[in-house]
Amino acid sequence: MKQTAVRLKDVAALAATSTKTASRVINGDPRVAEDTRVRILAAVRELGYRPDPTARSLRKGTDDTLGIVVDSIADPFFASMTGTIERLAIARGLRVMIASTGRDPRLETTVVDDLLARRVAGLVIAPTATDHSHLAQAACPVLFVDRRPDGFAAGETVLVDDNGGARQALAHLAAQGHRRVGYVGGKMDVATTRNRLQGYRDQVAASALDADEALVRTGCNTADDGRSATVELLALPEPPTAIFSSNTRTSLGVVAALHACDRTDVALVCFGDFALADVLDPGVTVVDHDPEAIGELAASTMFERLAGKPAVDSDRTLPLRLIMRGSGERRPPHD
Amino acid sequence: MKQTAVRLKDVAALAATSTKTASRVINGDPRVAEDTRVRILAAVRELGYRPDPTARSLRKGTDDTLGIVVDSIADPFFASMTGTIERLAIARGLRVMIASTGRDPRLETTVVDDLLARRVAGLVIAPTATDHSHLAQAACPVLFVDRRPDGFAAGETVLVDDNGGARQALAHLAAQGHRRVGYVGGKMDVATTRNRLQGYRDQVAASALDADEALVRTGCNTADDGRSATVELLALPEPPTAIFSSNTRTSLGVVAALHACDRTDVALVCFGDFALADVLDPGVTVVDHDPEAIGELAASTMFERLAGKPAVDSDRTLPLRLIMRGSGERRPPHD
DNA sequence: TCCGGTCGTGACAACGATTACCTAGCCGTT
DNA sequence: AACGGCTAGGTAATCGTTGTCACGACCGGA
Repeated sequence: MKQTAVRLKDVAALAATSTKTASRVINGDPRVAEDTRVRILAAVRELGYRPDPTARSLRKGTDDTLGIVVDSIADPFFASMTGTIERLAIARGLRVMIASTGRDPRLETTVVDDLLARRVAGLVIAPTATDHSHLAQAACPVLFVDRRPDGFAAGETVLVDDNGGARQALAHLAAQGHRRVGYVGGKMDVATTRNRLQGYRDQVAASALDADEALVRTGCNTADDGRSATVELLALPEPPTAIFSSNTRTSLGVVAALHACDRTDVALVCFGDFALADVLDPGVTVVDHDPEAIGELAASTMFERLAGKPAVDSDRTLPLRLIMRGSGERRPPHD
Repeated sequence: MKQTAVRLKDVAALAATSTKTASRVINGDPRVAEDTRVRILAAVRELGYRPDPTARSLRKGTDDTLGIVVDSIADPFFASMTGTIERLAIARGLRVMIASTGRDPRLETTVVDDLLARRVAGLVIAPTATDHSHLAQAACPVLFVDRRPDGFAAGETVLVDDNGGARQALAHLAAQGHRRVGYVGGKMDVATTRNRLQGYRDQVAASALDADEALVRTGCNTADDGRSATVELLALPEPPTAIFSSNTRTSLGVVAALHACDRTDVALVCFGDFALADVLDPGVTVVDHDPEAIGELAASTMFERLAGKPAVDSDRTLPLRLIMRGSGERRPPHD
């Protein structure tokens, strides 16, 4: 009935020794006589013993599992990043538990507390909650990705240069001669969104573009939201001649709307690359923040922490690069 | 230091009662006097007590966590399906642990055993391993999705009609007048691939199309593989006038290749819908197997099992429908 | 009044592993 | 010869929670 009816004491009994000695062998304690060790290992193999991770975790207070918390597993960016971290973790013999918060900040605390209660070895979090002070007491290394946590200055963070990326996109559009650039982005309670919007505004000011709040659409959580926002922007009395989309979810909607309305003359730069962006006509110009590279950096950073290396204070920021494919190089009509 | 220094006995002490009674309140046992319950709940709130899932799991032998095992988190199909299951599970107060096998059949056994050792309440598996007999002894409900498991006839399965979907796609292409249809698909050690290829062959025979093995390309794991396979197909002495792509990963490659080679005159039907398929020119005709619908069916089936309802013997198969968007309605040149 | 039956409660063991602490033997030294 | 130090191994406590069982109080019926 049970998957593992074999317990340590069964192994010990078969090897004619005590559970303690068997435990020593399992955990690689050198203070065991060679023949005893051999007997116990033979018993382990014969019975197919596998230690119970729950009991071990309860007693030791640690676990060999890495916890990952992201907004949504279905988001292509997080799916790719998470997949990369998991692959690397498994290669190092770590287990991985992935949990998503459905972009609900309240759920984040619940999910994170649950993982901590399970004594994960380390925690990788894409933070959405507004307060992360409770993590200051976490018994394991915590690494933030994609966004800097609020209310928790000490956290080591792997992030992308949201502000700079947005500025880069806007500067590019300004260089093509655009004066009115629409912004389509996510909810303002997410730091990523705020930083990208700030970058947009910074560059709008720097390039002396039209600073019209009617051009700014935030709060778009889904592709459908992005679609609606785009349609609204195009219907303005003074519509934008270019659009900056702040994340992949909205990008999919903006692209769909521009094609559906047959308005691919409107220039477009998206934050984050996505599948088929290069296949569309015109190809979609993106500011690329490679999710796999972020995953790799996050994983290697976490492994350093787990190995006991102390955290560095500074953020680890990944470089962004503009990939020009055509949509961002469209010029405004009156040009 | 510890996240939860608060234990049940602290709560009990504050409420001036025993741990057992406190435990009763936590677990909703009705046999507790009202004022005692109130005192304990007050203590729980005051101390911020949260039960230790590890200890609870060890003692009870069960956990309120649902385990999900899929090939790859980064695969859009699994990402979407998994996200749906997780969302529904969380809504029911279940935790979710997601693990992926990186499409490595050997890893599947390891990952599954680990989840079982953690006493998950239920297990949803997209099987890749060749032998699932060890799951017959699992102490929790096991539900397979997307593929029927090998060597484990008893498993309840939520799947899509792979064979029928492929036949539907081929019949559609045949109806447009195509005689030579290329096949681009994944590795043959995955049942899904085998079934879809069989459906392709069945319909090739039924519609009296060219049964040329040179038209069949399997073993494509990535979009890049799909791209290469497509280029090879187009370079054949007698190239296909239409292509059937067997999964989303390959589809992304096939689409990219057709656009890159400027060969969108070649008809295309893909198994599985994907983002932007409707935005491309031509829109990509797909046999849709809605990953969210599969996730919903899997979740509701699993919830029934968890509630104690016995499993039904038969598979639960989701209907597929052809979504015509243009690429599948291209006619062969000599038509 | 006596008795069986609930109700509320608590003491204690148990889940399966690890760890603190202790014992017994063996060696070499003084 | 006695002692300290080392090695191999065992006993029992422990992690935090829940199941078993027993107990006293109270209630209604005979």
